[in-house]
Amino acid sequence: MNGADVIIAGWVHAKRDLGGKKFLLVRDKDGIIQVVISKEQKELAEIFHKLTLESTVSVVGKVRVDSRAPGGCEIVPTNIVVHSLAKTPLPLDVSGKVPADIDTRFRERILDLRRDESRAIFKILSVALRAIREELYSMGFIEVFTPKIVAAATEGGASLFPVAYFGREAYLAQSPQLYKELLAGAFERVFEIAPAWRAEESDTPYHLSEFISVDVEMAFANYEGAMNVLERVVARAVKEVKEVATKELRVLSYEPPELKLPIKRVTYMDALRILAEAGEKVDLGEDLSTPHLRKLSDLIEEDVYFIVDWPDKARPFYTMPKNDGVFSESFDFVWNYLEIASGSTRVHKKDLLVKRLEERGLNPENFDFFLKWFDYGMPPHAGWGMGLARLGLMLTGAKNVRELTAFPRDKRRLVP
RNA sequence: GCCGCGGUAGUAUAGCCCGGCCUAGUAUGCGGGCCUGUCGAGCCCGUGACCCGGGUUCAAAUCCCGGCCGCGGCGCCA
Repeated sequence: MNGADVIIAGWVHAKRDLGGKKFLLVRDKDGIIQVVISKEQKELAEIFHKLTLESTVSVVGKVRVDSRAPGGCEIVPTNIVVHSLAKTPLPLDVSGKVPADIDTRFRERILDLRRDESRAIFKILSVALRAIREELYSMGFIEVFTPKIVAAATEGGASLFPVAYFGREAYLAQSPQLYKELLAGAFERVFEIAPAWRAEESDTPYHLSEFISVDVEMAFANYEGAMNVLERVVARAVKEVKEVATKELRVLSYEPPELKLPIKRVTYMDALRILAEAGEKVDLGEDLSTPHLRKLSDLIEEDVYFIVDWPDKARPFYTMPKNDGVFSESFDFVWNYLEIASGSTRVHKKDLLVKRLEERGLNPENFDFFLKWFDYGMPPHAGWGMGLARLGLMLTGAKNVRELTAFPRDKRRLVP
């Protein structure tokens, strides 16, 4: 290595001028290397002088092993090419010496993304994404894509973003739900990793108008099978991140929770009982609020758990009810107090789907594109959907899903 | 949308409670100077800010009212 000819390219991370020696710290995706310019190198000293932080450069030179250099080696340059001179002062300190508010950071997002912590977060997310795909492939799933422009706002619930579609009413898809079910009716095991949109008022660190949803749907399975797949996928993601992204986890001073399979299943009724014993009343059939979940996670002393068998009335029409008529074959996957994924056995009988649509005040005719195929051999099936950024919170220790989103879209942010 | 907290140089903060001693302090950045090895280099000099509008007062960064913006909690949310 010592004496090797190299060309490095990157960003000016820092400059130190000690008079006789000038030190240029150049950062690329893998780290920071020191370039040393001595007094005699007049032309390079001149270039050094006019370089500003975050300018892009290529440095041609030789490697020199030197214990005085950070990391034990440095580059003695023969030439420095300036690709782009950055304006000063920077609107955000990339080196991390001076912190920035989260609002400033998203306004200056590209500079923010050059920070160590930001790069670590996206590296971890990418490692997780690959692990998720590989685990699903290994279980016989194929990756599919469903339409993101959809016809009807007929499902109720979350609000949709309208789009102008050749003079017709159309919307951005809030979920691939119905289409992934249909695809499971052809391919058995499908998954999709794609954006979804919700025009909600939600103003929290866990909601975005545009988010990446990891969706799985599998034929000839019920919610138990879906949970088994989910916990394997999440465990694989955690394992890969711990093994592959050690440097990044160190940058973030974070260790993801250990997952021991099978992950604990707590029924909705048990959750209510546990909360009641702690003096927290929840009416039967109610969804659990964030404060309730915070309390519950403290009480059951598990980082990660499933809440299963939710009241049917708290779940959408395609969810399979239990025979008791009160509960359903459904689950939420929870990390601390945050719902990361949810899923269920789906109804595969057309008459029951029609009945459930009507009970919810929805018009079955609007669902013909979906219901029609239940006349032609729809298999029993189950699946789940997971918020990728929410999983990312668990993997990185970040406090806001925006941290896991390069350019987050929320109620107020439409740029950058 | 509700509740709480906040808005001071490019960035991040101190000052506000208890108005005058603020000609607004500090860090970082930026400009200049010194220094042959720094490692968040150091030292010296300089640069740059009180969100907007109204009010109270002899006097407002500081107190009051309204607005705008932000953060957190909640709500909403297949």
